[in-house]
Amino acid sequence: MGTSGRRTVRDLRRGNRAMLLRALYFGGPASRNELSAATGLSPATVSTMTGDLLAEGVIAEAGQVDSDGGRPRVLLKVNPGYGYAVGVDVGETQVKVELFDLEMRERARAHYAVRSAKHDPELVARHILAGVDAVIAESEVPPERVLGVGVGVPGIVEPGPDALVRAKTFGWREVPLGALLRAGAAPSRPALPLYVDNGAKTMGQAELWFGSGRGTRDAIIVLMGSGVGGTVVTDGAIYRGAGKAAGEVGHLKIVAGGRACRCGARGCLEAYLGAEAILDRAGVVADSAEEESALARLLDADSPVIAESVELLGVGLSSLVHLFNPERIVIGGWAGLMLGGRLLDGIRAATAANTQAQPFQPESVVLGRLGPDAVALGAATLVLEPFFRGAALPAPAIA
Amino acid sequence: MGTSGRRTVRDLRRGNRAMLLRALYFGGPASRNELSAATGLSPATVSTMTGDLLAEGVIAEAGQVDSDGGRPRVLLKVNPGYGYAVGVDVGETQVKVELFDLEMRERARAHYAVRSAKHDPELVARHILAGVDAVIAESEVPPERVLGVGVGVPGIVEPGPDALVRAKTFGWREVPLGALLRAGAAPSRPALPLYVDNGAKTMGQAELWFGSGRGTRDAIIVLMGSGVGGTVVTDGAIYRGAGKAAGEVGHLKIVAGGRACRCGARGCLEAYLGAEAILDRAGVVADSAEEESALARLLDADSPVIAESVELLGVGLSSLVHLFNPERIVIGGWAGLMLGGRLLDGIRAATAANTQAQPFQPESVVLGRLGPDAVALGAATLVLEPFFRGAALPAPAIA
DNA sequence: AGACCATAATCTAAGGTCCGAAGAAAGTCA
DNA sequence: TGACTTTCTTCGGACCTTAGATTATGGTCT
Repeated sequence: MGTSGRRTVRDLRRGNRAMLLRALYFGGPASRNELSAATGLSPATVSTMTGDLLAEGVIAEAGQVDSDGGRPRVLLKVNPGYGYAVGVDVGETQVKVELFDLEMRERARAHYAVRSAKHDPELVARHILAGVDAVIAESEVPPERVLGVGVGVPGIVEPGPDALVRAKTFGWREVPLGALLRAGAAPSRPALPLYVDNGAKTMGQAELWFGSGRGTRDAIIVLMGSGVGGTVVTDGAIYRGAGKAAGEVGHLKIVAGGRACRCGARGCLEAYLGAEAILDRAGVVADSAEEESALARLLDADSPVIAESVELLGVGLSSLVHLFNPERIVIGGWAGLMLGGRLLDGIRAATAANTQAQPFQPESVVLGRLGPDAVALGAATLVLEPFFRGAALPAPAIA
Repeated sequence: MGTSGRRTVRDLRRGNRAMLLRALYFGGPASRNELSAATGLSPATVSTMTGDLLAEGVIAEAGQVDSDGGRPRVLLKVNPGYGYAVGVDVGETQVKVELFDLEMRERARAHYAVRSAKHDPELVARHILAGVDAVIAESEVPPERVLGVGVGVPGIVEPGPDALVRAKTFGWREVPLGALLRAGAAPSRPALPLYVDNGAKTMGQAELWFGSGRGTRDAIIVLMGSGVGGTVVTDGAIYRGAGKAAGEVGHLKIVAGGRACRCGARGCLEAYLGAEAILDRAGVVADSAEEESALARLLDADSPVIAESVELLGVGLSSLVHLFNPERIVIGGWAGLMLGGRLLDGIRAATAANTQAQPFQPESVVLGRLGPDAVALGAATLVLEPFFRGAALPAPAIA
């Protein structure tokens, strides 16, 4: 029995204000009247609140709509220039730093190649810091308008100001990325709030906000690339669990005592279904640069390994359905899109075969709409989330 | 992005009042001052609020505690006689109806034997209705003080006023238990709010409130009896998902393409780990009345099937850890307690072997504290939940 | 015993929030 | 031009929580 209690009457205001902001952000431009209907707040409250928000520059007018025989509605929208967010994708071959406005239009980018298998944490931190400076400079955005920096990395991220990262693929055992960034930051720029999370989670959040997950409150986003990751959404937000390590879809077990996974355990989804694992099971040798074409060939060849993969994915999804009963399951990541693009019906059928009819609708399994580049976009949304939740932005300021 | 927004200033009051009530209920007797500290509300607010609650009879004084050199504190507690809840356990062999006060002390009970394999829905409904009348009469509780009736049944329960129940063990395909109860209710008694849920969920809620799950906000309760059920707790409340069918731990898959489960799929946890499945795997034939002693013999004999079961349970728990990252895992149900009572360390080790060290603490796996009889108790807590959440009790009144 | 102190609970005034109702604004239509 | 329609704003009222002062209720010291 929990549900932390709001306290004072000002929290009420904050919450309602955030609700209004969300309605405006996700519900497109809207008039005050429409906002009143959408939020359940009285027109009077909406009026005063939008007055404040306009004065602060958070929202702006967005034209008029004349209705037959009445005062025309003034449309409002979130002011895209009110704030900016930087998203960082720390990938296998590149560190991508991108700056977005509130409407998530990209305003600048800076990419840095990283020599494979040489992911020196300090080098990565330097790339990030340089990239942040570069995109702010290139976009000519006033630095004080930058609301924060979100970083998507592989592996598990331990919450806290140090943002300890464990990423086996990089050989990172306990890299304090937060501390590294703080240490390397130029003291000239104002400190920026920093958010670090698993790249699959940031990508999942991107699909949730702007992709195929849009509008759902309970969803699961499964991301298959070289490995398998995922995001579990409950009640409209990423579910993180007690120690912020929940949602590790890739390590759901599907075969007790099965294939060894790089995590050390056996029978994980990732030991069967990442591109790497699929190719390995098919006996194909391919280094990471060739994975994509090799997987495509396997698909063209109608390999029995592919059919088996579809079956196994169905088993995994069935577990997820029984545990989470989501409204929607989104399959993304480059390998997921490749597989799902051709075999979505098979995946749906395999899931249904392992699931009781009651909670499962085959059509609830859909493909992602955003490409693999959405990691940085999603990382940037981490910055925006507290903004739209009504927090007064007290992140562990760093960078 | 969700988080439904409270609206007016009165919701604030309701929420704070519920928070105070929870602090008092779960935090034992406490003085106004202590409540102020526990809830974060000012002493003034606590004072006026407790004044109201005392006047309404919801809470009562519970003695004094004199502190050194000051005015003694007056202790307050929830008034156990303010309201009563009826809990019903629709089991394989019996329909148990029990009446509890707010402190969950049993005040009366009425049990009805059901001839095995003959679970006529209408008969069950008649037993429930008769039982409700009987316990109210026997306990001599004023009928208007009864806050509602909670029913725990096997299978999946579809929410809504009809409370459609699908229970394969009973051969129930779409039994509208809610409608049956409404139809059969004597018009003399005032209509009681009705809550129907899966028996494993009600038992899980009992463990959460009064057993080994107490105090946690993210927990998983796995219940092994003849079959396997469970409850997932997130944020202090049972997680139910989009269609209220989440948390079906028994149908988590652990072996792709494995043993057939009675649900129709293959490789479910329940196909390996319920008492029925364990005995079947060991080649033991036992009808449901003999299951308990047969399983005990298997344990005594140190059967390899038991060792294998521990291993498989570890695989299942590992999936749950990676997906939910719970603070605690409670193992309950009669078979679970029997297995875990002797082999808890083995279960912990098996889970750890399949789980990355990071999110998992072996000690977080514990045994349930409540016996198998807790289904009715848990069902009764369903009635109390809205009370402690601050709802104005608008349940689908029935029964 | 009586004065003084310490802690608990209550009272009062003030600052906020939302809502309903009435009024102002900005058009259309005849 | 005037009536009508629809959108938005303003104002007074009902509530809520808080801070600070006040009252209640005991112990302790001389």
